[in-house]
Amino acid sequence: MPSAERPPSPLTPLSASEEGFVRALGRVMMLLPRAVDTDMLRDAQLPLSEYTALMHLSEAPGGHLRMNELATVCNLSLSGMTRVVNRLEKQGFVQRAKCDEDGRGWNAVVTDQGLARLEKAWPTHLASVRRHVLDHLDPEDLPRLTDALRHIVPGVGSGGRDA
Amino acid sequence: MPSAERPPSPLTPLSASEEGFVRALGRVMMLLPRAVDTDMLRDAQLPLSEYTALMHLSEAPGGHLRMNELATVCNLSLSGMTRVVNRLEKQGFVQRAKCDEDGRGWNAVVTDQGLARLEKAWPTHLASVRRHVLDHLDPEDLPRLTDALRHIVPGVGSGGRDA
DNA sequence: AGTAAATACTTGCGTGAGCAAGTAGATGCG
DNA sequence: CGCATCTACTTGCTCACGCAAGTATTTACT
Repeated sequence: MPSAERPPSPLTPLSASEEGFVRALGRVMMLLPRAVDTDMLRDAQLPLSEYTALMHLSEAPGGHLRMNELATVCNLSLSGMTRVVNRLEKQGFVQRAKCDEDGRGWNAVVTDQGLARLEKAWPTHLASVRRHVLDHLDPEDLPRLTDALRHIVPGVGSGGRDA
Repeated sequence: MPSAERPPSPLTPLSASEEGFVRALGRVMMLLPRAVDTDMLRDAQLPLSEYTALMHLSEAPGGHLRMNELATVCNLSLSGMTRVVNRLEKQGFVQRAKCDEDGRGWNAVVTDQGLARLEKAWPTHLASVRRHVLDHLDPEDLPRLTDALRHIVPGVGSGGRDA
């Protein structure tokens, strides 16, 4: 945490560069998610939310994750995750399996069908991300940018994500 | 535009640093807007969407902007903007005024009440943005970060924003 | 063992936003 | 001058999501 440099005065007006950054970030936050989702829908018939869930499940050991964990890695509320998994389940891309060591826990498990779906969809996602984002950035800058974004930690002591 | 360096092969898999960047950005995009909105609602009783509209109107010459322009600067669809302005109008913070030089155009105009409301709310917004974002970043990095974000241009030839 | 509290997940409900279709006014063309 | 087209905005519809409340199961305390 690179704070504690200046005295705690949270109400200093934004400098010009701060202002510029906040607006640029706001623009990306408002427009980029839907742009990628639109690409996914049009070219792969798979919403970004479902793609993301499948992707994380496919990367998890055994292809399964607790609802909780899945929600966290997808940056979704638990109830939102429930619905995404419902949709995926109806399509046969995941199954729910009771958690062995905790009777109230459930695992979402990718099916082979789900993996196949993912396989079919990833080029679209990749192309979208490249076209909207990475094509416009200098690879040299990425580590620094990533580091900066990782320091932005929303939800620390403010409102919060489901119950 | 720092592209045209490598041949047009949009399907190269993501490198590790690209992957990291995309995930970090995804996290911020998913979580930050609601975090700030929650702060605004809790501490200023004014949603971020309405705050943003008032802010842009207050900065515009004459305190008015065409629905069109307002939607653009707020990064909102035109129909979404219609509803935000409806809400603001009901509260007396803006008025609609017919556009002189174009009979089908409407201006959203901030009222004095609206300006007062903005005046009351900006400290909350400022604190939220500082707490969630700027406190965690090195001011030295801001120009570079802003520049990078500005190069990310969503919606170029993909789906798009209302009709 | 038995009850109270915490946890894991789902469901009910409300809200905000985009798309598509509708309306009203402007522009162009014959 | 009249009709077709285009533009600016609004409204109908749908949907995804978060929050709060509900259910089931585990943990903690006595």
